[in-house]
Amino acid sequence: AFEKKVWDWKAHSGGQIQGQLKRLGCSLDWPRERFTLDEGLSKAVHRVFVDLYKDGLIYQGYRIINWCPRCETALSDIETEYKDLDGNFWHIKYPITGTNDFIMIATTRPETMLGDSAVAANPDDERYANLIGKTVILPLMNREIPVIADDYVDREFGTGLVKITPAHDPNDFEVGKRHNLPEINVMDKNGNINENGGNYKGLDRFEARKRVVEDLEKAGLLVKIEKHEHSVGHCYRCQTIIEPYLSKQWFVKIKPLAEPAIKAVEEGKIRFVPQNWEKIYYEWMYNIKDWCISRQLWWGHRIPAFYCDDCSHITVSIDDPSSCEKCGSKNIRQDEDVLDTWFSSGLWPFSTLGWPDATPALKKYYPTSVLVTGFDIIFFWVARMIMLGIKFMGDVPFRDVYIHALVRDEQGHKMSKSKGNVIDPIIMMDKFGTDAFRFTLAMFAAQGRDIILSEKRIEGYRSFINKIWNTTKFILMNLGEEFTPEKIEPADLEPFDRWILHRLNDTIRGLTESLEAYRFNDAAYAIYDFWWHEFCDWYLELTKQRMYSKQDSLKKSSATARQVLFLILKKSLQLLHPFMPFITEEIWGTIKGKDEGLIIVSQWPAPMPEFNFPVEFEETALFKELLYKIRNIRGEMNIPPDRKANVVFKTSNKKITGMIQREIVHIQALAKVETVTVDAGYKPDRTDACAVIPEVEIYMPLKGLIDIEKEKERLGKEIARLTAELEKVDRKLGDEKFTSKAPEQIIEKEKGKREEYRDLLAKIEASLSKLS
RNA sequence: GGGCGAUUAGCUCAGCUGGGUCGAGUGCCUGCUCGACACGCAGGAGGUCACUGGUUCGAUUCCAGUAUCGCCCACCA
Repeated sequence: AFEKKVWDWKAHSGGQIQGQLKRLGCSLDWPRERFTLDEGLSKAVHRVFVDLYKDGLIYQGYRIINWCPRCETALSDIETEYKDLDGNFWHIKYPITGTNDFIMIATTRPETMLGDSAVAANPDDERYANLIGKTVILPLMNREIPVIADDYVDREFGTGLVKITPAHDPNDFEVGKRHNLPEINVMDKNGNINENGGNYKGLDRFEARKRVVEDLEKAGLLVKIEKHEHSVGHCYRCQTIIEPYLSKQWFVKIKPLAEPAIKAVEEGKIRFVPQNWEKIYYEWMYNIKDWCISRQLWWGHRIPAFYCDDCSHITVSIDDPSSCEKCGSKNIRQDEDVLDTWFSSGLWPFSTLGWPDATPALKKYYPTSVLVTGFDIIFFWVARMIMLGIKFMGDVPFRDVYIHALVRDEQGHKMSKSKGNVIDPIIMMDKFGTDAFRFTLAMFAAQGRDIILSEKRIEGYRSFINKIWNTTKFILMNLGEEFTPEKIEPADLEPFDRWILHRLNDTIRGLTESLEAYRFNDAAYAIYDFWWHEFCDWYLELTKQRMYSKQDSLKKSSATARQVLFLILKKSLQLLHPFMPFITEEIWGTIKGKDEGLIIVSQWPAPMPEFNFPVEFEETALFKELLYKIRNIRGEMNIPPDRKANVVFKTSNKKITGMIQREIVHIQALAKVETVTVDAGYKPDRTDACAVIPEVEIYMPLKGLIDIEKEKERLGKEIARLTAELEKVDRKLGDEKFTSKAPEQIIEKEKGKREEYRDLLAKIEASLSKLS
């Protein structure tokens, strides 16, 4: 595998593999030449480095890095794992020069005292005010070091005095810079004490710690040892305690790049979805620090900087130089370090399109439309792409940044390889199927919320696949051998055909809008609900009477139903395809026409203007309401299915009457009733079960079958509900503040509700009183 | 220490810019071998929308505070 071309993208793993090999005892002298990088990308990377260097945006400087002495590599902040450890807090006496007095400092890393170059106190701390400017003798090393004053010191913590070791602590490094203190590095890159550590030279850092403590004790300078829990950085690869280590690195001056990148988001050239990530982006960009781009790894893009051994000049160029550009000497060597992987990854939006060449692809696709990514990478990658894109292309690299959810474990923790709390998608897919798993993720993908996966829900959506399969089976079964899809004439459509086509249009519209707004859970739910609870629960059932009928007069209507079923199936499969690619492609393969290709490349459904039927949509809502009421009576009254009941609708509304009479067959079938009558002057019997909706009273004569107590209970429940609602409305309308301040239409709406509730309540109460 | 987010049915979660009886899936109860599907059908129970204030005619929705949980960042001599 090592022989193979190493992609830039794999550079992340470089450090991991390096650490792994080291632990296995492999030689670290792996020939870099064995790894090759994509030439085009290398060219782009060098070009960017050189341009930034010439603009004065790349410089060399020192900083304290987190160093793993075992992997011999620097660790970035995310590669460092902090753990709370029980450590010691050693209190040590430093003699004050020329006196017999001491000051006391406390440290958790006594071995670093070998590199101390000062002791610091807070300038406002009276206890030590008289010491400032004096010197103390650094024990063991017998070096004289100054006592300085610096705000960084916390008076409350420890003894209020801090030893300053600029080469081994980032804060001390800053203090050292402020006070021009020498930076004394006392360790080598393996964590052993070097020649600056006097007698301790050659000792491992922890061995040295032991010896230092012993020697201090012998000298009577160790005052006490306290237990002290503190957080210690560990290498995420090998779990070795990291060592803050002074080193020379290349940096990118970031402010000039960050400013236009902030502006691009402020001006809306780039949009974060969900929007709240913008804030986090700003937060980071405003506080951004210069970017250290040197990495002590083996592979990746080597820094194109060459040091001249003769004149010390640094030659930076796109193509490897053979001599120093200043003195012409051939004694030059390239910087050993490689570039941070994000340096090259940040070029992705344009380097992949052929930049720096002006390729047609670059012209066509830059800027890109959308970047989909996790929030944990906004800073590392997204921000860098924006900065470098603007700098080198003069325009943003993408318009929308969709930040997707993270799947977390049951405790809500982020999954990670090292923690081992990973939910393996392969196992989930084996268990429930890939489509069910994918669909569930979509259903969970509400914006701005992470996902705690629930297997029960995957299981639930797996049932949906079964439903899809059976829907298809039913439709294919009923289409017959000789079926050919035809253009549907709106004039041939029956009311329920119109209703379902209208609903299909709604679904196409809503789902498409949801996708465009990155509301994936809404989109997935739209097709789920349409398919199962409208198409299957209602439309399919409503076609059976027509299709199973032997009557010649229904032949045409039956043929229309088949056309509609087929159309809905096809369009629904397309709508579902992004969420369930496999089953939809499979079914598509069996139903598609000869000239049609795969579903994945088919045209996304668009609303069909000839199929908008608001009238039938309203009618069907009423139809469903009537059926709910009848079924409710049957269910609540425990009327056995073999007991065919009758139903009487009492209404004087002509439209409703017409609708009911037209749909008698369907009411009979779906509500399992024998006779259906509409009678505006119906006088209900005492033993009729009753339900009401606006403008219609529904009666089921039950004769000996009625359980009076049960019916009383049922009506009582309905009365309680309506009474509560009516009270709420009455209270609102009785409130002068509401009637004077609320908008007219809201008041009208409430008044309408009041009338309706009063009417329904009166009718039910009448029925109830008849029972008593 | 700083910042962000969450708290809605037994469980896992929706609920967009304030105004319907707050909805899914699962679980629970009742009844169904009715010619696609029991991974199903029909009906039902179950919510003081964490708590306390505020804004408003009106708050699950907006604001502030409290509590609990989670995430990110920083610090820990």
